[in-house]
Formats: sequence, structure tokens, C-alpha cells
Amino acid sequence: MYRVDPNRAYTIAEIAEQTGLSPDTLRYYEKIGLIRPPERGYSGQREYSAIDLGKIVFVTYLRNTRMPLKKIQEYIAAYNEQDEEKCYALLDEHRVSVEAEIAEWTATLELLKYKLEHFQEVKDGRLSKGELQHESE
Amino acid sequence: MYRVDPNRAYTIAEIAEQTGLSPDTLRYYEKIGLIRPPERGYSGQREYSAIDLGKIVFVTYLRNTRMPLKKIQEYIAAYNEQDEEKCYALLDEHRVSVEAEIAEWTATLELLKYKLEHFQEVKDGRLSKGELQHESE
DNA sequence: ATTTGACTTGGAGTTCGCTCCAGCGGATAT
DNA sequence: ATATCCGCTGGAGCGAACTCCAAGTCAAAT
Repeated sequence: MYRVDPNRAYTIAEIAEQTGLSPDTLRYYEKIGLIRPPERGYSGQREYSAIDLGKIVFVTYLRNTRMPLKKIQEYIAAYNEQDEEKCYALLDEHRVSVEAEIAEWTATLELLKYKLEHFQEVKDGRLSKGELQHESE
Repeated sequence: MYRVDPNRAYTIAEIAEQTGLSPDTLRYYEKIGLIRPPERGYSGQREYSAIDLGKIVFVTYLRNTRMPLKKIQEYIAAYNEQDEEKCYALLDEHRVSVEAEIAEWTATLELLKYKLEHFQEVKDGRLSKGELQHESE
């Protein structure tokens, strides 16, 4: 996807550029233990390796699935312990919650569509479904 | 739906009971101007009328559509100004955002399913799609 | 030599929608 | 009379995921 030189150090700005995360977010992820602290250069600045970059990109992949940061932490912990079953289980658990989310939003949409379809009737008082009514001042 | 005596005053606990909102939430909604302050009894306690109850139930209907509180405020303002077009427009706008939400979650689900389907191959190194890979320590 | 710019830190602030709390007054039950 | 509720207020806290800031260091460019 990107041209990555494995023998180079990357600044935080470069990592931000490559991953689409902001430098602040990168430091934040580091602070909460989501990504490993990179090496530091002479003057204390972060020097990310290509390996660091790879790991951060990986985190963004999980984030793309809207996995909560806490769950990503769990995933990474399982990954580091080479617990493939747990990794799979975490992904699958997450899938279940995503499906629940979709179900809820879909129900919401249906409700909204109902309100929209019956809007005129409700306004005219031809329908007394209640959902769009409340008494006037 | 509920038996409501229009000539009675309701305590905050009764309103909470009827609407499923907590007393704290009712006071909060009042504080942010989402619901009109009810009358107060002798000792300063809130005395909601059946009309108040109706309006609060109406707010819960909008909240059931996951409409943000700010948008509900706008809706109520439009309603009070009898601006039906704006009311309709706000609902429709909200429908669009709900549809966007569903689209995003659906894309997320597809991505997750992809990861799950190819989990074994990625683990085995038979697939180099990248999305589930990151270099090891 | 000086300005500009990138980076550092710890910590505060943001948004959303509540939820909880201390410290009070007043009502109800025994 | 006392214990127990219910309700009141203003304000703090929460959780998620950032985002911003001041004050400092350091390096590069002019």
C-alpha cells in the first residue's frame, strides 16, 4: 500500500501521515498502552520503526471495524500470547455486537419511516397513533 | 396506552414510572430546556400535569428514534412555531443520518466477516492481505 | 543570530447523555 | 416524636476517544 523503508526511522508526523491518525492520537494510544512506545532519538523524539508502523496500521484495521479501544487492547494481548482462539473469539464477539447495532439502527429506521409516512395524517388529526402527537400549549 | 387522569398532578416519580426516564433525567431534560418546567406545589416539588406528561412522552418517542437531544430541541421549537415543514424536514434529515449510520455499520460488518472468514489463512500465512497481519515482536 | 518549525510533557478540556452526590426541607408512618 | 421517605439544588463525575494547550527543548533555514 505504502512504500516503507524497513531501515528508516519515522517521525511521529510521518506515522500520522501514513496511518491517518493524528500525532496526538498516536501519543494517546501509546499512553493507554495500545501501542508500544517507540525508540527515542538523541533529543528525546520518537523514532518509529517500520515494525512499529506495521503494528499501528494493524490497530487502525481493528479500529476500522469500530472495535472499542479496550477490546483492541485485549486482542493485542491475546495476539502477543499467540492465543489464536481468543483472537478469533474476540473478533466474533465483536461481530455479534456489530450485528446488534445494525439491528437496532434498522428498527430505528423503520420507526422513523413510519413517522414520516404518517406525518401528514398525524398532523391532520386523521390518525391517533400517538407517536407524533402531543398536546398543544 | 396508560390511564391518565387529566385533572391530577403527577410527581416526578410517577412521570418517571410512566415514561421510563429517571427522575434525574427528567430534571436534566428540564435543565437543558428540553421540557418545560412544570408547576411547583406548596413545598417546591414538581407537579406535572397530564399535558406535561404528554409532552414528555412525545420527547421519548423522538428519543426512541435516537434523535440527538439538540435535534429534539429544534424539533420542539419548530413544533411550537407550528412549522410543519421544518418538523418534517428535521425528521427526514434524521432519517438520512440513520441510513448513513446503517451503511457504516453494514460496511463494518462486511469487513469483520471478511477478517473472520480469512482468519485461518492469514494466521497460516497463506494469505497476505495485510489486514490481519502485523509483524511479530 | 534569530526566527520558524517540529517535537516533548502533563494535564485540562470537549462532546453526549446522563448519573450520582451532599446537604438540605418537608411529608408520611408508627 | 422519630424514623424513614421523597424531593430539592448545584455541581461533580463518568465513559469513550480524542483534542488542545502551555511551556519547554531542539534542529533547520535564512
